[in-house]
Amino acid sequence: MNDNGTVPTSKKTTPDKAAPARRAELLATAAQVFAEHGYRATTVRRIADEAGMLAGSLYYHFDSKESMLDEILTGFLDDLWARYDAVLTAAPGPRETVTALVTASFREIDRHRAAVALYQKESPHLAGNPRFSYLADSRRKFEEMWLGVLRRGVAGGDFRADLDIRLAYRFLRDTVWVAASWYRPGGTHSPEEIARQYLSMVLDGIAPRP
Amino acid sequence: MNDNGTVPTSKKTTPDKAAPARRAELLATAAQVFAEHGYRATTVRRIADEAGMLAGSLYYHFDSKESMLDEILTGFLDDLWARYDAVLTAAPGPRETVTALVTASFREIDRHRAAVALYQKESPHLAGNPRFSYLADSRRKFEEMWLGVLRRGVAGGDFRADLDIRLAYRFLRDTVWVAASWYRPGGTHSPEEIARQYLSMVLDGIAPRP
Amino acid sequence: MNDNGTVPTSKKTTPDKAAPARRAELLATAAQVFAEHGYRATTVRRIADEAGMLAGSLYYHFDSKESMLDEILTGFLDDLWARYDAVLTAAPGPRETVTALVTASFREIDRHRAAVALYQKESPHLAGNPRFSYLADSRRKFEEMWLGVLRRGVAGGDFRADLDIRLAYRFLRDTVWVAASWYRPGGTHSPEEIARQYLSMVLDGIAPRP
Amino acid sequence: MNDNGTVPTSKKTTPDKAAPARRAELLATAAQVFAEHGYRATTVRRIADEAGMLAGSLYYHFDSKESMLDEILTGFLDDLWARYDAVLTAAPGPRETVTALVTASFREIDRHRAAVALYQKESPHLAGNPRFSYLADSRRKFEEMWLGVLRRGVAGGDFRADLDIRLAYRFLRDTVWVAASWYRPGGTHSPEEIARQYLSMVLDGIAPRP
DNA sequence: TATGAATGAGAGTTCATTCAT
DNA sequence: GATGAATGAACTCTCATTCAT
Repeated sequence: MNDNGTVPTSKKTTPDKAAPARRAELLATAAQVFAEHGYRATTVRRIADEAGMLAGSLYYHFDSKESMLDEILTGFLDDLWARYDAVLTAAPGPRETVTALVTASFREIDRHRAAVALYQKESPHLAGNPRFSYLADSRRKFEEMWLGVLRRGVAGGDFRADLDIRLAYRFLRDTVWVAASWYRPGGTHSPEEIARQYLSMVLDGIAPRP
Repeated sequence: MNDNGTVPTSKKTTPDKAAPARRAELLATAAQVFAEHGYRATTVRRIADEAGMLAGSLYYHFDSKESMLDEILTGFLDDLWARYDAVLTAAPGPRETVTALVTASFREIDRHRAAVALYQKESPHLAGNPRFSYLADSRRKFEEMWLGVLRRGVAGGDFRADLDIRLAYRFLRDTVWVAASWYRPGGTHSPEEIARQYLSMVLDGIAPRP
Repeated sequence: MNDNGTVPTSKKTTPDKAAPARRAELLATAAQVFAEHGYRATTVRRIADEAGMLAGSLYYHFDSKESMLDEILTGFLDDLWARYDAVLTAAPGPRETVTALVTASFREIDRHRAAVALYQKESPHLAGNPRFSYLADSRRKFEEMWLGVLRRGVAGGDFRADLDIRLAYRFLRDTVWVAASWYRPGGTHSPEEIARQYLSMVLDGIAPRP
Repeated sequence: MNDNGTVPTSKKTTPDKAAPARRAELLATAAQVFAEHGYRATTVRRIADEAGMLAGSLYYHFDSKESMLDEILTGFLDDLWARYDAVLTAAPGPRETVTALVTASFREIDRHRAAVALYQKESPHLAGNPRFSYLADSRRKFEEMWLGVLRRGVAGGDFRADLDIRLAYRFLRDTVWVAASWYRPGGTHSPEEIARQYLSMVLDGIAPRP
């Protein structure tokens, strides 16, 4: 969203260059607490505690609690779409595209676990807020992407002809993202491994193939 | 004014049934609002507005906001387990059991949509609260039930031998219940129809079988 | 305050004749609860519970919580002054007057324990309320009565000449009435016995006389 | 801004002492209002008004209204028992002990008037609350202390042989402490003067000695 | 950069009171 | 006489936010 700090003369109240490391740290802390307790239930004081400072001090770094949430979500979505776009640009066949997208998604869950969980939980409530209109935009883009892949897959015989496309879309979408609620980075399964297993279930089912 | 039920056409033969009806109405309203905005973000005033009364009036019927949540969740879980237990008592083969459980689940989503959505969203935060310890109990029972069915299915050849049981359990669990977030009763698909489609994807995959 | 029901045609909402027994019962209950928990801390519902009815039902008998308090206090004060006036009319010597007044007071504590405790605790807060102006009146009358007796006693040599009259008045007043906070009717000491012991301490001191 | 106490004339050498001072101020204010209107009847807004701040601001300094009450009472009792213990350690004869204890009590009324009045009024209601169990403890210790002194006094001939010890204890206890309800610091009588007069009445009675 | 103290807008809850039945 | 349901004002407490230092 910001094409890198090439304009050092800008004089924003909120320093975007002064201590980016501290900002990132604080955002990571905030994301974790938000994810664990929910955005509303999380007090700004709790975040500050976790960061070893007082509540008021956070306002030197951020305009508001909402702007923290905003930054966390945009950070995640920018990253996610960069990966998705790379996959779509390569444009392999439908089955390979699904595989690549699901794998990319699990990698994002691995990198941005808290943000993903947060996104899952808060996204619906935030829909009406103009500041978060990009969430609806992303959702739309996401839906188009998946519906397109599924439609092409059915047309080309990669996927079953009797598939209810919209239902299958929801099935895929939910199935992948809820994983953020139980996934813990550094566990026994790597994101790629989980992706592989999920894909095998989704593509071929849990019943044995003849 | 009514000298006991001598007039069977009277609308309220048993006046002591009137109160529970009002309670149920209010709980339904509360569940909807909770599900839409989240438990924390929902004010007791909002529920009262929706019910056409003042905030304080709710306290004639309920002890607290929390006790409303409690009643909503127990109402749903009691109902759910009655159905599950019926299925488990019948004890058909693993594939039929999965089919029956998933179908029962979608029927519950149909009957208790708000409660299910609420359960999905709030259950994790409520874990630590002793009052809601039954949530953890239910979760445990649920997990045992599914792991058992899957294990038996793999052993008997009903399910693929290479299945990661725990992963498959999570996959099934999440896949079914998140549907509550988008399902709207009275839509184009009946719960049974959705269950059928989900089961076909879960059991046989989205890729065509040879 | 009401010279007995000689006007049966009166049509008050609050029936003063209909069921005087029930009223008295309810007032006794209210007085007890008020005395135990304090007027403010006592909910109208608590009184109703104790009386075996619902909160709203009390309003058939009384206009308000405050009017219950009012009736309790006037009932006590009317009774008290009837006794005091009898003593003052007899007008014996100062030492005998003190004896008679203190004995009468302990008898009132015995008969109206709850009302006395209530009076002790709430009287100061009620001072500003016009409805309870009779409390200040009573207090004034009370003070004059005691100061008069003490003054006469000092002048006549019945009491010590070096007595600080105002201090002695407060000493006597408080000493007697706080007993309501621990006195329980039906205990080992009769009111007369307690009065006798108190008088012996007050008049002659706890140190032995030569 | 102040590089440690190099400037002894600075008004706040130890900035960490500033906060306790504010707390003490606020507690004094709260105690006064509590004493005047009663704990229950006192709103937190009233205290805040009196302190020149908003109700919510009090919660920066205190956890709850109850914790203010708690601090006020413990502050008083700690102080009181320090004095009493000093008297008991010196352990003079019974008559001198009574004199010392009563004098100490009046001094405490002088220093903690509001707290004493509060203690008198609220102590009974607080008995059941575990947080205030120290009130019952103090009461017990207090009773033992007085009963002991009186018993020794009677045994040694310092007090009348016909004294009902328990009754005399209550008499002394109440007599002294109710004074808090009318005592105003800075009046015509010093605490020591009031103590002297009270003692003369209690020890030798109001009737003249032969 | 961070603190300490305060603000002000609500939140959940309580309770005396009303009133149709 | 009493009930059940509701009102509405007030209460304690929470929390995002501000700002002088």
